[in-house]
Amino acid sequence: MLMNKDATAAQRGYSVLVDDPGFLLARVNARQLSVVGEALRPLGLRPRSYTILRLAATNDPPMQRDLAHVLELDPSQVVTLVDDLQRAGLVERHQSEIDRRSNVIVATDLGKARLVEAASVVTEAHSTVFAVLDTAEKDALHDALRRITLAEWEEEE
Amino acid sequence: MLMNKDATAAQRGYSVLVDDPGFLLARVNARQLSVVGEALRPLGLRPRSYTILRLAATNDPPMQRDLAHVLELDPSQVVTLVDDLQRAGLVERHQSEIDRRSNVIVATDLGKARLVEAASVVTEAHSTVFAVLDTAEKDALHDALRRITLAEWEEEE
DNA sequence: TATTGTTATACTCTATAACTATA
DNA sequence: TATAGTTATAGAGTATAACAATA
Repeated sequence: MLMNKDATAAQRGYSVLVDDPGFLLARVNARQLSVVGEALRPLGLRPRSYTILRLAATNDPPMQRDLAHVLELDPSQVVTLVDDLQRAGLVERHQSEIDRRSNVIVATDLGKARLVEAASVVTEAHSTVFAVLDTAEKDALHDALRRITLAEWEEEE
Repeated sequence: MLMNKDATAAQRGYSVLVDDPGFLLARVNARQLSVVGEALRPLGLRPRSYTILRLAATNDPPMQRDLAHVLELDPSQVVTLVDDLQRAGLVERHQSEIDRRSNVIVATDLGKARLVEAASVVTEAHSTVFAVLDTAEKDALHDALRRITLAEWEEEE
């Protein structure tokens, strides 16, 4: 059907895009990155530094090599991200005891405190992005994404 | 080579990441972009040019301004994308009859033929990415992403 | 000889401002 | 005055190669 120029995106021919799961995935992810990034900015974090901080605050903190692997980044990019977190006093580089080439990235107390705030605003950002879904649908979406990712990780070996 | 001296990603502390829908969304999208991009490369297309070509092949072909809007790109970026498609003979710029400033982007016959091939390889790429989901789960995922996107589009007005 | 982290560099993508031709 | 398309440019992000220290 032909529409005037004020027709909405959904009403116009853009319906072909809505049939493309790849387009939708890219679109929703862009929105998520934007909303989460905006929420984290006042805390001096970005989506990636937030992820690194989360890992650094666990009982089994990662080495830089691990970060490059899970974030699918080049090791040289991890250097910059860890530099920024370290400069902000949120993480420290500890030389590994078993391999002196390796840095273990551990969160400081300040980093752990910051992480608590960050996790809160990120959760709120997610609920904004997924607001149109009910709880069961949110869980199903989360579960589907998790299984795709886990399957991919298992393939790597 | 990826040896087994370390536990797998899923077995280690990375489980905290798997609880983050934003991380998973970014991860799955990166994988999708990579697989789709690889599949489209032999056809001289990239994910974004493919989207533009799809819209250009509809009965209600878009103006560049529309492309910038749905792809959430700056108009200046659309110029380059349309330039490439036009140079490849897949689309043409037609001056709008109602506003001579505007270009309507329409697919050529070659473009429509290329689109048929492209749609095929993209569909196959998607089934690779979503392989771990059964049909009902794929549909549910697609539906959730569609509703999030449509809701966002409706908010814009 | 291979790997971890690092530096340097080039390339791509994105964001911004200014210009033109139309409206 | 405002808008569609274009151009130019600077910034962020990404990819690649080389290097030192260590294994």
